[in-house]
Amino acid sequence: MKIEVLVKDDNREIQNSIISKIRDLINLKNLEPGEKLPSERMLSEKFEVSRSNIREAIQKLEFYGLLKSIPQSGTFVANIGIIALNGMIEDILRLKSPDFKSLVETRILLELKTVRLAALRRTEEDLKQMKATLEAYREKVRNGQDAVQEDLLFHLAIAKASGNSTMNTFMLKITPEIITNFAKYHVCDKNQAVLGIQEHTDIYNAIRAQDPSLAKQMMKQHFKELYKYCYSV
Amino acid sequence: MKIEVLVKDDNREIQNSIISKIRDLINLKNLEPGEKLPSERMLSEKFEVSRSNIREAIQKLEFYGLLKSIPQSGTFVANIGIIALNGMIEDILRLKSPDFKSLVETRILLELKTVRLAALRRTEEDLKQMKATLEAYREKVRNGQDAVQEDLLFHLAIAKASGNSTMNTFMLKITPEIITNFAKYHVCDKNQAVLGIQEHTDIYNAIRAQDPSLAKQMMKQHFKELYKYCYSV
DNA sequence: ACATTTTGTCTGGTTAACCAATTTGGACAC
DNA sequence: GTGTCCAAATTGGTTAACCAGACAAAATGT
Repeated sequence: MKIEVLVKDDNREIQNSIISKIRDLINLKNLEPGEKLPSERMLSEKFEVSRSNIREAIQKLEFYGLLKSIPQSGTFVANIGIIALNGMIEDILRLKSPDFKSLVETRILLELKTVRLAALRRTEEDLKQMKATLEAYREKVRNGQDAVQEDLLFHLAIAKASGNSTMNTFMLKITPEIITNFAKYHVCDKNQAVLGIQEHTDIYNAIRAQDPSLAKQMMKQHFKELYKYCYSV
Repeated sequence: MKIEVLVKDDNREIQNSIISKIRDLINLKNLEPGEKLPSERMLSEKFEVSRSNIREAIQKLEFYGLLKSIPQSGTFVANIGIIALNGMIEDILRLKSPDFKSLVETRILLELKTVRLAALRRTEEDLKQMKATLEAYREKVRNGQDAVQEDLLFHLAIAKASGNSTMNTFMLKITPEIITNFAKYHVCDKNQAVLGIQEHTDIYNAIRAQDPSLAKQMMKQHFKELYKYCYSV
């Protein structure tokens, strides 16, 4: 356990120092947006680190949309201006890894929106998939089995039906961490599971009936316990 | 331009096929959560692709919390259960790249929340940073210069002050794409910039006064035009 | 029989060499 | 002077070989 953390932190430190150096380089050389960064080889030599490390750092900055790597051509600075670039890199360097509370808080926010959008935009195909996950959930609970996974898949189906790919991506990103933490802190119990069947069904029916505000209300009800838990920690 | 798209699609296709194969492998071998995946070398040999491709695919699944690579040990299946795993991989494979509308929609949702949280939780340090970005914005607009970057940095400062690292990460992720698209579609003009000074100041004051609902209201006002634009496309 | 050390075989991480595609710069024909 | 074309240099991507650390089983000493 200790080792894992150490290694991660090490990587993070190296990466962050490389990112800082890249930022300094851009500032020093006054690289305008769209201009080409020195080649990966050049950078690895200049910073005295391996090219893999350079690539990792570039990939991270590419993830946040600050750089753009094009094969057989070079790595380019995004077209967002030098000031925004500096500000964002600063933020990225200082970014903390998310805590449980922030995850739950964000999940609730996202889901109250996706359920509303799903009610407005769901297709017949979406309904079919949601119904399938709902049935799977019901079956598991009826047999007294743990149904956290099915619960989760139902919520992901809603995110998909919302038709908003950004929110869908975000939900996919935070869901496993939520699950893991739920299991760790024993948030769910049997009572909630049985109660969950009715709540899920209510949400599903509201989405099918294309009633966004009812859907949102049902989701809010569904989150009632979680909400209290989140704000009591 | 054409080449860039092609390359990206190629990579995506290879990656997705590898992810599918990994999923099949997990299902076929009935790998329980926490169990070890075959080594990267083994996988690259079995699937007849390079180890780099395997690593990329693993990194993607690691990003979504489905796998966990530990140095000098192996790659492990996350502890979320086989059903959730299959469902999530399915979703990841079918995930579309986000469109502009979904970005704006998500941004508005996030910011209406972060501004509220910022009003509740902001520290003096947060206020200082927000004031700095606000001044920079005001100065640029006063000189008739383009101030999109400063605008953005003010909003990022709010996200930071919200104290929610998950939302902060998400804001960082979507902001550059928003900016790029704004520039492309010429969403902002001079009038909005001048109007923006007052609106930003109002938001800042509400956060300083720790008035969450006023802060949210001011942000809503700030997004009025954007909102209309978003839902008219 | 037990505890300790050794040793052999994993792992993911790192590196350097190689590849195909692209860009570039100048030689050369007009 | 101008346009065209080809070879050389440069690019990010790919590969294969190597590394230090982790782990487990076997060997060894008590």
